[in-house]
Amino acid sequence: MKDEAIDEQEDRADAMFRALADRTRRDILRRVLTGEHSVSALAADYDMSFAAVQKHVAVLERAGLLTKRRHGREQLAHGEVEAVRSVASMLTELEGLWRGRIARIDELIALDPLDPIDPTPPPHPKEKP
Amino acid sequence: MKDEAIDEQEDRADAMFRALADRTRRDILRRVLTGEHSVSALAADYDMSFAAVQKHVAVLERAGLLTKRRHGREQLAHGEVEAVRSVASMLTELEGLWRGRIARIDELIALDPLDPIDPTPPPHPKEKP
DNA sequence: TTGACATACAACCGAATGGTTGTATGTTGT
DNA sequence: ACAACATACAACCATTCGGTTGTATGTCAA
Repeated sequence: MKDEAIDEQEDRADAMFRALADRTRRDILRRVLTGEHSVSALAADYDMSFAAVQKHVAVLERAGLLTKRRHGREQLAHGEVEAVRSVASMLTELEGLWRGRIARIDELIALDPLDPIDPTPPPHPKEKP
Repeated sequence: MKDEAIDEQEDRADAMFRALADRTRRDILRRVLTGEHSVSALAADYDMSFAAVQKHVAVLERAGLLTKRRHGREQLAHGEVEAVRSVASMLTELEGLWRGRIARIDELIALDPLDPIDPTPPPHPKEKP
């Protein structure tokens, strides 16, 4: 994979995690995942200005977690479940790395059955006291 | 559940998502999930000061995504896979809301069989191979 | 056409973030 | 005891963030 593509992927990840790192936005996302809501319908339930909520919606939209559809003078927002899944899969990947650590330890033990100690992988030189 | 408990939960979610919303921290988390690393070992691989990396590690630690263990003069950091899983489960919950939306639409149709619409696809016909 | 509504966006402000350098404290090896 | 190392933390700075108010544009209804 090309480096710029990796950067893009990381940019997307930044945007999505950042968008999720605010409870108002998580709440909005919950609501638009259960069904379409206009921006003002969403804004009605929060103790802040319409503009503030509109900006939150824009953040979610830029992160790809939500899209909008025009309906008359309203913009109906709905959650993008595929984007949510893609975030979830990043975390699954992290879990996979952890699982791989176990496998690596097993491998080490298998390769050198004489060494009975130290589950720590060897980035650091180990001293024998 | 008590309101303060909900707030605490949301505070934790804020901290975890925010901690994940930085590519350097995600990279550090990947590394400490595959095995223990001292803070300076981690810092060696990034083009920023040691103090900056140390702060990133502190952010991950405050979010509960990483814990440290003293070993001599070093602090060995390792990833907390349970915390990663808890974030993943929040996203799974969001997905569940979306799935519930379909059920709700079905229910409406059942109540009013005259309504001919619903372009919404069923849960997901095809998964990536 | 006009007025009310829905949305978008700019300008501004205080607080938080991500980086820097510098300093303090504990640990180790000689 | 001491020099070098590993870590922590404070102070500072530029930028971003989350909120505000105000203004502009588009759409509907009468």
